[in-house]
Amino acid sequence: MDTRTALLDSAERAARQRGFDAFSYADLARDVGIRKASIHHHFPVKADLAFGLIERYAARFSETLATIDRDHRTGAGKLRAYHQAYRDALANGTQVCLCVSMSAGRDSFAAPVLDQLNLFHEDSAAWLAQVFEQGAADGSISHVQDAAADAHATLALMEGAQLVARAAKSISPFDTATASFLARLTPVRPN
Amino acid sequence: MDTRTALLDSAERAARQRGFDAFSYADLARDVGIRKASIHHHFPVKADLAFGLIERYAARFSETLATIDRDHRTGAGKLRAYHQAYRDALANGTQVCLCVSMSAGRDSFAAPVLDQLNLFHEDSAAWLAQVFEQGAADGSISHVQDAAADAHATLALMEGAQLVARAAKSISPFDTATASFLARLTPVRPN
DNA sequence: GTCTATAGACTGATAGAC
DNA sequence: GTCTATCAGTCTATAGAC
Repeated sequence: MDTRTALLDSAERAARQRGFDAFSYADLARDVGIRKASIHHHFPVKADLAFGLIERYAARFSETLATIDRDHRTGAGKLRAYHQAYRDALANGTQVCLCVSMSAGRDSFAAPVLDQLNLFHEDSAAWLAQVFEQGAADGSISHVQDAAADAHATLALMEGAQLVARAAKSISPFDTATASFLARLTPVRPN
Repeated sequence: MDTRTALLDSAERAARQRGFDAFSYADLARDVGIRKASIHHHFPVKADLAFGLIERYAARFSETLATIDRDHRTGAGKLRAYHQAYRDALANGTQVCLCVSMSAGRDSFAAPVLDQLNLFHEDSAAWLAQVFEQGAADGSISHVQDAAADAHATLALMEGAQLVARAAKSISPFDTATASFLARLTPVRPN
């Protein structure tokens, strides 16, 4: 495998489990099997690594949303898949998704990283708003009043539920916190 | 002022603005005006400081909830005050509340700290569940189906909304994310 | 309870050979 | 692209005088 990709994989794992500031180039080197000085060839300073992570994550998530759009017809179906993606990322409370990890990190993140992060939030909210509108139209999501507000609330709910669940090292707080959200969605129908 | 209290105040400010792992005893010493070795007299290791912070925070928040119970009659009134407390703590996106800060920290927190944190989450959820039941009974909160689920969702929503707002360094994502929540509450009436 | 002085480990980062 | 060797800086923590 590409060394750069191996480094990103290792860094993402560490960031999601322990936080971006809680792993070092030494940890990465040990994990990937090269010397830490070699990492600087791929990511000269650690901020470059942070940017590489969020950039790859945003691209991957964008694909996930496109896949959801392709695979599900109703608004409720899409929201259920979106919820499942966050639930899977939690891995039973052992890690959070990268955006939560980086939102939670210290404020030392350079402007480019924060810009990417906020762009990701906005893109997610825009997609969600569209889905809520669709769900209101097809009747699969109950009492939608303001799609944009519901979108931002859903994003915050998923991130907050991950945070609480990781502190508890268990999936159950996530499930409890998102139960009311799921209750707004009509039962699944054959696709 | 008590040196111990001054240290806790300084540490809390730093943890909420930059994260618990992002400030050092040297920062604290500079801020409070003593030498860093002296800090170890009050908090021998940094884990003691973490525990002191969360302990004081939980006690203070418990008082806040009691005050809200005293000052507001309806379920909606109490939820509005609860929301306002989280909104105030955000300080225009420059900091998060301590529980978000510590939930977001690396997993290096010792068991006693995590226990306190989870206890705080459970206490908050229990109080919220009671308020949702009250709001369902007095008709001040709309469509309450499962008070416990609504409680955990509210907690996750507040923490997640703070997270997103802090990344954006602005209060507005918090307001957008919580708008639907506030919309469930009947308009304020004289108390 | 606060100080000076220091230990010991770790951090991200650089220079230069291969 | 990876290596060895090394840097200067930071971190938490300790010993012991006052």
